[in-house]
Amino acid sequence: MPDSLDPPAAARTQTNRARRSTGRSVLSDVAKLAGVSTATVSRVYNEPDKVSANVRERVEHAALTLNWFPNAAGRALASTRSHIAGIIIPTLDDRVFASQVSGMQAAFAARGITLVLGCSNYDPAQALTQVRAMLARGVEAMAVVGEAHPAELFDALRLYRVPYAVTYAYRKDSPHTCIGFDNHAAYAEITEHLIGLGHRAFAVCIQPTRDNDRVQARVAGIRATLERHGLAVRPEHMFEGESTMGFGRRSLRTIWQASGERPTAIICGNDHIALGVLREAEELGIAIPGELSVTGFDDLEMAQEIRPALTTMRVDTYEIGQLAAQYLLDTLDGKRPLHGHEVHALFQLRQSTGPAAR
Amino acid sequence: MPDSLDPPAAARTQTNRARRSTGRSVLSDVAKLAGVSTATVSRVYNEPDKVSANVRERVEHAALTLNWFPNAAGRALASTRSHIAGIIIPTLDDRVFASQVSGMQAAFAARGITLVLGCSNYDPAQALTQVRAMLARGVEAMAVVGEAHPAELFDALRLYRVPYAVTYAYRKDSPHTCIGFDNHAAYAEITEHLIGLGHRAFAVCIQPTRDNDRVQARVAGIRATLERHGLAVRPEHMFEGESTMGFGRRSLRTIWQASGERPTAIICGNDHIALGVLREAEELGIAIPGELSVTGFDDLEMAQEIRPALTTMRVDTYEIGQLAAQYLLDTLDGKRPLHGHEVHALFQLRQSTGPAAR
DNA sequence: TTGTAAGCGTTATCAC
DNA sequence: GTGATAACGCTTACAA
Repeated sequence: MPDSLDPPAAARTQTNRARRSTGRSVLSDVAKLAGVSTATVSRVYNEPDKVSANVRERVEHAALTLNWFPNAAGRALASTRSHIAGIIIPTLDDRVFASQVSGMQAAFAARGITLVLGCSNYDPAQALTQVRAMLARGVEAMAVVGEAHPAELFDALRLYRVPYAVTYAYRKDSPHTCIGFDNHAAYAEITEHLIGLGHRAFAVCIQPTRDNDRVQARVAGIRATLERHGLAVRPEHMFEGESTMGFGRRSLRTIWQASGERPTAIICGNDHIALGVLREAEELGIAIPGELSVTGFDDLEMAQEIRPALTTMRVDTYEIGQLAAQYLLDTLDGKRPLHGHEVHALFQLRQSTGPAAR
Repeated sequence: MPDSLDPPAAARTQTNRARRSTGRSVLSDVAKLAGVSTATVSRVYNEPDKVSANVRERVEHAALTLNWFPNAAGRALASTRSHIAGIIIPTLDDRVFASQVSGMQAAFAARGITLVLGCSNYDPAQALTQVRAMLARGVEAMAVVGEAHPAELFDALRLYRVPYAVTYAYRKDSPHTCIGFDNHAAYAEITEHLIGLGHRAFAVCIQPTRDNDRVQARVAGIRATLERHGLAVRPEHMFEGESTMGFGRRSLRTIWQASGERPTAIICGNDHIALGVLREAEELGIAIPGELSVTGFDDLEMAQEIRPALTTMRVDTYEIGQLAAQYLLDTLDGKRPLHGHEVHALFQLRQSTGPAAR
């Protein structure tokens, strides 16, 4: 008779136990085995010093015996803390982003936070989708590379009160917290260097500017600097393409085959492209830096090994990742950290740049 | 009086609402606004065709209005499905692993599964820690690079009935499902190639073998092949070091400075190292391949651009990632997919290898 | 096709 | 210091 009220519940419990066919145990199993309440078990893991040593020991032993550890979903639901953070990068194919992820992951892991990675493939729509998915996962903080994203992306982050940082790029008057370097200034520095060497005719081989504020800033940095000296890049010397040696090689060939005045310096969007230019120059018998100066960006190991060694700039992207994580952790801790953090790109003067040819 | 029973509950609800200070709405809010039950809202997102078009529309509209989307933790808890998969790689610094992650992520994302990444930094203990963390997160499937991991790692995976695959390495008689290529065979092929060219004295410059079954297999492949021809690498011609050009350069210098017979071929653990050897050879005035043959692995873009172009092998690691994801998805779907999948490393014959010098 | 209500595995409030 | 027990946001039998 007493049963008659229970059957459904009993059956259900049965079902659940059955569904979890494995030996997977739950917190209450541990509590039972240790002879304490569930609250106590929870305390052992969340506020250990509020539990007597004796009890703590029993619980830990029971947990070990049952091979139990807390279920993250249950935890997240009850505590309204997911212990998840997210990062959106364009692609893992570029090591500057990969190392940023490493840096963030290391810093977050040290605080028990899992980093979830999303790649946008340079597509704003994908970035938005990824952010939404992360919001659904209850990310507590987010980092996104660059600020060329749909307004909805940042709106969603604000609406859900998720602290975030824009990384890789730094702009003083950005509405976002930025942790990175000033792309505009970096390319201005490169350009000044070349102008200082007497160059007046420039070519630029750079990654696609579309949907990419970092690259846009670089181009703007070049343009503004040249303009200040009454100079400009001729449209036919402006090349946009993938980040490969192949693109660099093709661009230089095109430039050299064209009639008209040749540039005496080529500013490249990164080392891959610059390495391609250097390679093609060798093929075409162009003297570097005698006849042509070339600059890169990123400072790959090959940049200092190739002959002539490549003049380029170096940025510590692993550090950017760590700083971003630190900023976000501080924010979560309720500290009011500085608004953003500028990292500096360091100029590496090598042999691929020299005085302009006559 | 009636109140006297309720206050706690009422206060609690109050507290909870307060805690969620933002406009963050929950499923029941949507249900209320749409004038349906919570079950129906759930169905709209999980079994859409079991809901009439009219109702579905109302719910979707309500969700949009309230800016609601399902909370993953609640979902995971109720459905006992986390929609999370994990991958453990040694490091993101190596693009072969980074692209594997990309491939997996793309394949999983297409099925609504979030990929969580863990880096072991080539440390078995860290790999184990990461796997445990992922288990706590309720990963539904896992991929781990290589099989040189603590037994507890695979035990835990089995205990929790989480389907997994070992990636990057493939070994026919492995106890695990492998998706990758045969490192032993690949290096046997390289070695055969050189032997076929008449080489009899070899040097090897390779990554650390410790805790790394892939590298161990490569060395074993070289050794077994040489042995079959009655040959062996002299201990003083066996170098282990980081995966950099610098290591390649230093190794060659050491070899060339030593007294005693010089090798006529150097087998490198990857292209970075080989590129360093090539660079140092240039510096030392060693003719490649006249005086010395050099091989790499991975086929970086630079391998075909450098002069002489580097003989190496190419593996599609993005594909490995995709295949691994597919295998895991099939397993989750209850299909019984083939046991593992072998991908092939493709030999790229270029100019850095040639007939052995007299 | 839709609603009711129990339960997923934790944490957190309150009382003891 | 410890225990009861109600949430947390969702899914899913089962009933209607």
